[in-house]
Amino acid sequence: MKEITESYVPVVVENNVSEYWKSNDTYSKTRKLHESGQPWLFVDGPPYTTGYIHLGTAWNKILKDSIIRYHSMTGQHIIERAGYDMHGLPIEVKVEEKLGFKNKMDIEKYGVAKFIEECREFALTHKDLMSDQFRALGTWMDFDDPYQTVDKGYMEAAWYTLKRCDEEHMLERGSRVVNWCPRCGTAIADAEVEYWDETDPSIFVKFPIQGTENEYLVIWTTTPWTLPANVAVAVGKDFVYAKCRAVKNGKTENLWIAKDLAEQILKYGKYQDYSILETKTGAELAGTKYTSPLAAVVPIQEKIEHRVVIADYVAMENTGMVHIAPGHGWDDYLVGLKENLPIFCPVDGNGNFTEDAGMFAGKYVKTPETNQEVIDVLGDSILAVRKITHRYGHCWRCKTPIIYRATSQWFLKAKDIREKMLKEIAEEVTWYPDWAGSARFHDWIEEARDWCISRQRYWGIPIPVWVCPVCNKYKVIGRYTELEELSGQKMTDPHRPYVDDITIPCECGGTMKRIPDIFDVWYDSGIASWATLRFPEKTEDFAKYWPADFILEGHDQTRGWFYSQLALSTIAFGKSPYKSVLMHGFALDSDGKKMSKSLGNVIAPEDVIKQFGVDVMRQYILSANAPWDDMRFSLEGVKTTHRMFNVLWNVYKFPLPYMALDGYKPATIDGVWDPSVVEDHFKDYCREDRWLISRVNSLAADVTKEMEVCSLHRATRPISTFILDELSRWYVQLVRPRMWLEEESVSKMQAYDTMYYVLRRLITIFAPFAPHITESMYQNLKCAGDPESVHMTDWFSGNDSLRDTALEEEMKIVQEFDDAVANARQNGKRKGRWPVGEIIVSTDSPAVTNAILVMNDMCCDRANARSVTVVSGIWDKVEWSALPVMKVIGKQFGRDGPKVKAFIEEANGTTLKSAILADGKIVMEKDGFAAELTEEHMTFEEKMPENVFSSPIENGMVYVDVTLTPELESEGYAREVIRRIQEMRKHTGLAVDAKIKVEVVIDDERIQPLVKSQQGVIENEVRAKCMKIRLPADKICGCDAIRNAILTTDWEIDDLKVHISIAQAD
RNA sequence: GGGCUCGUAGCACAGCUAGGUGGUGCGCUCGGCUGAUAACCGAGAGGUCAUGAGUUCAAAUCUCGUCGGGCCCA
Repeated sequence: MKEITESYVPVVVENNVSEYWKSNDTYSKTRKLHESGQPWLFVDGPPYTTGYIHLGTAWNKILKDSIIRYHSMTGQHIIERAGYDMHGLPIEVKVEEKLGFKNKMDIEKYGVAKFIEECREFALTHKDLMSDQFRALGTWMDFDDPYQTVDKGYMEAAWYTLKRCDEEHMLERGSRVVNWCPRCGTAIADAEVEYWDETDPSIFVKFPIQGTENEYLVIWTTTPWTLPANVAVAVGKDFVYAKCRAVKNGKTENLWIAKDLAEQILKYGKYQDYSILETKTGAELAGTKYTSPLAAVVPIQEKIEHRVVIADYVAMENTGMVHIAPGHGWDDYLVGLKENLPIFCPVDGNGNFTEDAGMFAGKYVKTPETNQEVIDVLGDSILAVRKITHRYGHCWRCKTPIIYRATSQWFLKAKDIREKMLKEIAEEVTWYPDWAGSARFHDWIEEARDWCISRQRYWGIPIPVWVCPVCNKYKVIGRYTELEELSGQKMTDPHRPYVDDITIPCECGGTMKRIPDIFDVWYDSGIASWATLRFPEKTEDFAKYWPADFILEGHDQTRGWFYSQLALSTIAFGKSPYKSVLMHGFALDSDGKKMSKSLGNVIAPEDVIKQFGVDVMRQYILSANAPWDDMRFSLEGVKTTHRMFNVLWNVYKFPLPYMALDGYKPATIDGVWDPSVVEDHFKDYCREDRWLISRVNSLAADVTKEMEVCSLHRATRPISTFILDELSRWYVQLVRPRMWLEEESVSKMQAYDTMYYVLRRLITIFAPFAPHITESMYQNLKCAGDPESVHMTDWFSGNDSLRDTALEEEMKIVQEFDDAVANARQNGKRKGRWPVGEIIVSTDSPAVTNAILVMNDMCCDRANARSVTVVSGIWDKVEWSALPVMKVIGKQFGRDGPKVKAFIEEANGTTLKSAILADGKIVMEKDGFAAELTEEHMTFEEKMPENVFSSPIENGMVYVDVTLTPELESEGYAREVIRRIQEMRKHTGLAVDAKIKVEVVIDDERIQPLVKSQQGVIENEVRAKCMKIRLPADKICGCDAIRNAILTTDWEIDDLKVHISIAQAD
């Protein structure tokens, strides 16, 4: 152990520690250390390789790292790898931007192979950037060999899994309406749709009813461009519709509109008058045939038999009649299936109308112009055109408004396994917090739809399905070797376009080609729990370790990774891939708003680290709130945490010079620290030592308990409290005089042993959260044979035999007493430096009495009092007033409670108190109500005599008599002088043990002799070889303190002028 | 619009399961301490417990509604 002179500079401490870890390969050694332990598989939720981490990502990794470090220290064999999600549209979009591409045609022209290589390059370099940032957080995960979704082996796991899905008959090819991004030219998942407000036309259109003159159904839509695909109109079965005879500019029309909505709609249409001719329910209206007003310009519309159908989702709003285009909406599609309507979608993958759309062919659908053109063509068929602002979906990567298209896609039949998934998460998975699983995830799964896993893009895992164009048979390939055998071709890279060239001969004589689709990226990460174990390439680890013991992600992953993993695992392996899940919140700014670049409220983790260090940020983030609540990040909070670290550093620094001076060595066996010496002699230690040892053992037990339930906030907060309140503010203050003892003493050695023991225990339980500062302290404190890193030491969960709860209670009382004295002194304007004569503690509590008595010396010391005395019951110098205890009164007297309350408040407190003390009760009577009251019905507050100041403790009252006597006064002044001389010593930079000469000139004839009477005490305290305390008129000192003064200062102690000179003694 | 969740002092959080005079830390103001010292400690001020209703003698706490934030869904 060596003395530490530097103050706490996080960057320096942390750089040294990471250098140490790096050069000693500490991370790998730590993992190896527990290889024979209980296996504990952790799967890292792979961040997407954007290249930059934000506060939320940092929080995520910090939680993971702390939990992993904890489990490692408890001796478990940690199996983990960092992971990265590296395929998908976001990267494609970035590369497209870089290359200036507008759509898929540009990619095809550029060459898919070249494009893929650009994507790969982007993913790999950004992955490395992120690994550096994660390492800077102190994260210990395998960043040298992370699992990567672009790896050949990883991709094979995706293939294998799909084959398993197919074997379970859960893979389906089908036509569905999907979210479609017309710019990216691909289906996108529900999860990839981002909603925000857009203004669209809101139009009301008249559809002529067949076989009538001048009679129309009035429908409403916000997407005029879907009208060329209209095939039906849906109505509510029980809604009442009215045939309105409406008049506008002398012309009349018969319009069908939901009865209750008609008036409003006709107002929109600027009709001057209307009357209702007849009404029909939706059920009666069903089957009505009509024609499309676009039939003339969209020829195919002529052939469609349009009719009214019933749908239960129709709402009583707008016209109560809904335009149905099964090719352009999920609900429409379902109605279409049910009613056997044609599924008609005249829009291609790039969002342009096809030839089927007649005069609109070739136009891009999602523009205001196209909408307007449809409206123009509709002409007189338009009843009204309005505007609406509503939430509209967009591609979350390129921000293009999405459209809905009926297309042929590949699906996993997730709906069919809902029950199984619900059972798994309820019975096989532990959730932190519980509602993450039982409520939130449960509700999501209950509504699970079939999962569309195909995407019409390039940078992703190619779907391993080969289809024969002749007989339409398909084959799912699970392994690369299988493909090579069946095709007779060598596969180099499983990515597009390389794999697309490989063909398989079909039984029918045709040639099977791979479908051009790739996987949804959610599928990529969904297989992480076995792909990270290199399954199926290697099977051993999978058999041994899977399913994962623990995963942890943000609450947005309910629909994301928690789900994609569960769905794939349930299909492929029939069970949940994880056994416990911690769901964490989002990092918000201090106003509770989402951090976003556009709001300019983003706090970058690296800025916080630069200023305060990563340990401080970790501890702040972990203790700020429960992991599962959203976090409002506050720099003030970080600063406060930084102060705590500074205090810890100071506490650690404090005993080292003394220990070094005395050559203190903790007890060891074979060079390994041996705490049993402390444990065995525990009973001989003095009270404060035993107390601190007990407290750190209690703390360890508490931290352990909270870690077991992932309550990291409840684990980290008590550590801060311990360091600040118990170790620094209490123990160090108490023990300081013992450390200063110059001679050999048992008491001093016990103080060293206690301090050493407590610091060792403390850094062990603090190590998972603040890995650097604890390592730095450990490196200095450890004994020769100890493990080479604090992270390789065993977790400490507290030793019950060292916990003395009675003593902890006693000390709590003394601390309370201490606070109360400080409070009372302040009320009495008597500074702590000035001794007081008498302190009285009045109490009925045997615990308080006992504590003050057994620790009377400590109480006197702390209070700077001549004596501290306990009186039982009330102190006779005090008067009282009574306060009602409503908790008891309410329960007992119910409605009469207020009368009892009033009686007590109005009575004379001192009379009440003595009556109760004498008889144990008092009988009250008020407003004709009588009752017997005892001490449980009231509490008492006191009124003070002269010169006495009081402050309450939990079970009593502390009275401080601040009356001065000449003796007390002289001691007070002496201490004032001592402290000023000490400050001068320090100011001049004198060595701690240097001798000095002093002259003190006191400009008060009454006080000068008071101080002089303490000359010996002062000389001793300030290490003065020679000292003169004089009045201004007296002769100056003969020892030259003035002429050779190194410092002379004029002080004012309250109103007293004091002139002090010091000189160095030879 | 629906599910889950959060709303307590200027700021960040406890308290809510089991109803009985609203707590802690930071900040602010005032004071103290002084060989841990570019630190540290104490006190004071500061709150219609988001809001409205209900249950109850009594609600921050239980129930229902409303408003606002977050995530997810439609």
